[in-house]
Amino acid sequence: MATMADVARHAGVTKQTVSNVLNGKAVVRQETRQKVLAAIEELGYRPNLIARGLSMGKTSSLAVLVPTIANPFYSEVVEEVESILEEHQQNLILCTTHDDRQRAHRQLQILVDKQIDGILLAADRHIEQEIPYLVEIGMHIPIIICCWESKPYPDAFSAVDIDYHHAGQLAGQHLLDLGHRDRIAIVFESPAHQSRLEGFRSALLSRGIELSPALTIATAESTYRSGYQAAQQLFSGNIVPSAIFATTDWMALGVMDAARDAGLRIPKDLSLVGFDDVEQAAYTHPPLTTIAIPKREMAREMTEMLLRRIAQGTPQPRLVMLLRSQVMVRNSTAAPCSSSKCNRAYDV
Amino acid sequence: MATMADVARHAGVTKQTVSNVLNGKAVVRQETRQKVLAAIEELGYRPNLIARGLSMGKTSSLAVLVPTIANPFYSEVVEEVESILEEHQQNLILCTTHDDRQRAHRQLQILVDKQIDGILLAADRHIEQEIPYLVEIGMHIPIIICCWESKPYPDAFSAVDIDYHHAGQLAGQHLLDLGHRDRIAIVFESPAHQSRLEGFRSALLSRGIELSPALTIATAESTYRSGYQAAQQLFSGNIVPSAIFATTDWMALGVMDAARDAGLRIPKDLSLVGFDDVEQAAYTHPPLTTIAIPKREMAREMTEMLLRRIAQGTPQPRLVMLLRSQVMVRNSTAAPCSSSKCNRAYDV
DNA sequence: TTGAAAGCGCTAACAT
DNA sequence: ATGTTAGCGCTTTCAA
Repeated sequence: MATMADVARHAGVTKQTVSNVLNGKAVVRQETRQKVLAAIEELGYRPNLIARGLSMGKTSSLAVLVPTIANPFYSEVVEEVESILEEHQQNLILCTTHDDRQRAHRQLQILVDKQIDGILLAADRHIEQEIPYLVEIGMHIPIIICCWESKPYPDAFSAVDIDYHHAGQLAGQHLLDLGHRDRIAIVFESPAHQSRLEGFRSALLSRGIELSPALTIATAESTYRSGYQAAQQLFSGNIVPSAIFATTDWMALGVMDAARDAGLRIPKDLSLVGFDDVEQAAYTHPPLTTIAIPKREMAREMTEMLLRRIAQGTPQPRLVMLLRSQVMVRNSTAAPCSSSKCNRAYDV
Repeated sequence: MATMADVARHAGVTKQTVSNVLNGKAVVRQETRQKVLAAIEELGYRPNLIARGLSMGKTSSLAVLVPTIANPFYSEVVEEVESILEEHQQNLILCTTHDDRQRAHRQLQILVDKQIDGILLAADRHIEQEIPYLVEIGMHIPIIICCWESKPYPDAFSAVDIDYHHAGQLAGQHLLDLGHRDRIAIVFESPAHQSRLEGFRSALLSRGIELSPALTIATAESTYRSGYQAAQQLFSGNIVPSAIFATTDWMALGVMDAARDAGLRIPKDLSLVGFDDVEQAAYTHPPLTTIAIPKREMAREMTEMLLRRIAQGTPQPRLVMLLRSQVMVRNSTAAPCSSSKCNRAYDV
């Protein structure tokens, strides 16, 4: 591999001159420039970015930490981030934390040691415990957080995030608009989806409706199975819900199948709202009404914010950007029917 | 940020001694080691990995190039790779090519300039055009390829790959075992899934059965929609298939819905085999029989092979490892029924 | 406009 | 067992 010194020798100039034509900072005479360019071409010279990085204190590498990319939500976010960085000739170092606090810590440490230019961090279940360390890191290198739904929003970092509370409200509002009232249920992962729950609850409250505790089912995970089981629990209770808000699409799919297995027709007997708008939500039977969250927009905004901060160099004031979701109305929601019309014993 | 020199001064030794206690190569007296360790602790010293990399010619960063991670297949592969690298304290630089030749070229170039230690490359639609460049890179830094299904398997690289031909055979064999014969159809993306097609075809041929051209549908993409449309085409033809092999699960899902919309019951009227074993394949109605490909195993093997090569340093002989898939038998396949028993006009 | 020297923070090779 | 010297390949002063 030819080095800059090789090129310089070959062109009969010094390293500095080569550096100048490469970076275009200083002015170089046409003639010299040509000589240098020719030498570069001839030797197939390519700059060593590590050396440049050491010298400049910049690596052109950013990192993103996410719980996992097996979940399509995060993989889309990461994909978007990578694409934007590609345009800016920056590289993306991917770290998956798997909700493992120590793993995240190790990763952060290495990233810092590697002189990474900036960090994008999606919250995971245990990341709060790393806040002190993150703050420390943040003093030297820019960090932007996202997907932070847990209770006290950290005030130390800039963020681009989903307005989860608002998203939950949307789900509630949609159901109310359809005419659902006192038999509205929610299936949510606790404590992860606290804000969605609260938003949902507040929407109902604004119309004077209180979520019945019997219709409020907390689950430990957000899986098809937990959705299925939660729905079974709901269907075997005293009050059969007229509508269910599941705080992830996967849980909604579980609810949907549980409903079918219980002989309930969607949306006739039961309205169902999901959350995420995963790809397959459009292909369920019936297609799932769900809350579409602007993940790609979030990814873009956070990446650009980070890039801006890195470019400016000086520590920037904290900035928080909250993004609003929207309801994807499909066919899993409808007006509740009066009990006479909807008794499934008579209506097949 | 404290440097090694700071630590040395603080401990009253030289940089070299600090380096020695850090890397454990040379022997250091207990007493000195303690002093150094104390200084490190006190100053909160962390080694600058960029400097180390420049000096050693190693960066502890590997790259993976995949077409996209929006597709769960690749995101799982990447996730697995990242986890293994994490254990080895190496970082993963993620590059998505989006089947864009120039983008892939740019990315490779930067990776080389960044002195990356090794490259994992999943084939995309246009990557063949980059083979010459890849070969050039391969002379300096180890490359392992995977997911290479297109016709001439490149003989320049080591590889860990799916045996696509065998996988296709499995699908054919399964259908034959159930008793399907002359009304077997295939829906495949062309030219991407050439090997799956050939394997499928060869399995049938081994029993003297030829795939009817009318039942061989090529699609341009592997989407739900293209699966749906291909199935419609099939159902409107002269010969109604007794079984369909769709070369991706997503296409199979499209086929499944098309079948339902055409009034065909699965598996009674139509057997359906998918390919990939994506998560939701287990949750369709009926659950989808599909070919499960060992993606995580592939990811592990290729990553470890790459790590081994990097560790050994010397150029290694070419190695190709082909992995076998297996049939996930679920409920979308069954024996074909005789026309009398299965005429759906009589059997509801 | 170009050259010379110093330095980024580390490791490697040799000397002590 | 520890210190000294010399790089790794680039950028950043500062001279010429």
